[in-house]
Amino acid sequence: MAYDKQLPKKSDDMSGWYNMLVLQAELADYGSAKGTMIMRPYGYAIWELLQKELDQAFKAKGVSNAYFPMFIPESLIKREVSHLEGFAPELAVVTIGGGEELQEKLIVRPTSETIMYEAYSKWIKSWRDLPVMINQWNSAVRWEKRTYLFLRTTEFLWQEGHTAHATHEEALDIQKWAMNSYKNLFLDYFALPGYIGSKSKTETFAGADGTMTYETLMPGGKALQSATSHDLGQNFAKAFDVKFQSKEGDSRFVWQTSWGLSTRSLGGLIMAHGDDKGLRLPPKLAPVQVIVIPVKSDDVVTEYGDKIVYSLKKANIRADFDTRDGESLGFKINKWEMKGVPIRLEIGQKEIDLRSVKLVRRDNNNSQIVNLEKLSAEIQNQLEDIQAGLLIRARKYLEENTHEVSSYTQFKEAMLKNRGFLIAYWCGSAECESDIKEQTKATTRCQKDKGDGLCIYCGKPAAEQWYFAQAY
RNA sequence: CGGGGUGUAGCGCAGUUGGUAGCGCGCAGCGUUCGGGACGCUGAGGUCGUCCGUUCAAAUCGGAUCACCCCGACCA
Repeated sequence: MAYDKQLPKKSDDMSGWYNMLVLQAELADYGSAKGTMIMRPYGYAIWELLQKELDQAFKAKGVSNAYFPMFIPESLIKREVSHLEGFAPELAVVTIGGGEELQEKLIVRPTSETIMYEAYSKWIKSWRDLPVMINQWNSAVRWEKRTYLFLRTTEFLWQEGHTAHATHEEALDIQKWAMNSYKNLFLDYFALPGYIGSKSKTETFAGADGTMTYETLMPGGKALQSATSHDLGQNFAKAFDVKFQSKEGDSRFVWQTSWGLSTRSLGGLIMAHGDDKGLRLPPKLAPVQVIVIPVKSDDVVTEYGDKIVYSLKKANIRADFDTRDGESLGFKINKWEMKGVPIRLEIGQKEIDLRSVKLVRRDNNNSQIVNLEKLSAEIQNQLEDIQAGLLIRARKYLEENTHEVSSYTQFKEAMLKNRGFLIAYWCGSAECESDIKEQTKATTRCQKDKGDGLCIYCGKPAAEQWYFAQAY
């Protein structure tokens, strides 16, 4: 294993820190094709933990999993015009199959609305068929010009949920429910607070009437769009002829939603909680919650460690024992600190004599001697405390870096300095929005409140407050 | 797509006026160590990104090409 290089300091060189950390902590590696990413077992295990949680929430709501093909005939994706226009620049297109030029090009899905709703139109006949609520765990491909491990890769993993309903109200409920599921996941598992609200027209998903977003704040003061939930209205229903016969007997288009969360969220997790020593994983998403490290490798210590790991696993704690030889204590400690394991237990002769372990927390480096009898219970407590502490810290950061501004001068200054989220009135015009973006790199992230004020840019009356930030 | 950079061992790099490839880390074996990135000895590992050219001779000079990384514009 290559832990030979010192990580750059997070505060000195965020992107150097981030890239090296992802590689050295063995979360991911670069794929052979440009912009692609290999998720290594340690990184994938985090994804699996979050996946399990989200999947349960979906199923509890009555959403079923299914799988749709990755190839979309070109004619299909062309049916919804604004959808096509939004995605056209970043499509991967297959033109040759089996050595022959294809009659019709195939698009590698950038998202699955079109291929799914073509099927929905066949399946949905009656109001009795509704709602249809299907999710899929898959990958999608978007040919981004500039990629970044986890945050923006050519192919990324995600889930995409797609529902069809008899009424708009029902669809809107699901759109909100999905966003709420993401919120719960981010708060309880990621320990990442964020702002939820509607996107502006220019930031709305291509083909949707409305988009809700979960916006988190990364170190360096940039916002990360972490999950989205769309109100598709009847746009796709009309393009794909998804109709049902109502109780009253007339023919109606369905109302649809789609919502997704991608591996990008892991990028946010890494960046938000990590420190100069490496990752700091929230316990609920840590593949290894407790690492047992022998101070010295001999048979007595090994036997002692095995017993401890066994008892922790029985208590449903994800524990592991680092018995790899040839690595000194200090090396092992640094390794597991970098991998972000929330708690480490050091064991040696001292601990064996006292039937105890030395417990050290990754988040604050506090250590204590804990008796074996109390170990599982103590660890459970500490894990909960670490989980809660990370959330508190992240919330504090979010709050301290969210400011209401009342003049454009203030706005520009803030964007040059600490960035973060700025709350400001905006009149809603796309011109103001794009001017602001051009001048400050900040975009509208989501709507905050209704109110009465003046547009931060043009000074005309504005009825809404918005969150602005520079985005990843 | 614009700007910058880099291609030599798994990783990071050195290689002078051209003379046939080296260092550190990592890796393998053995031994000594072991309470915050240990040490010794031995060893494995390379068509120097690719192609064309100049030359008695090219990692080194010239040309072309490909790939990747970073920074912008675009974006989950």
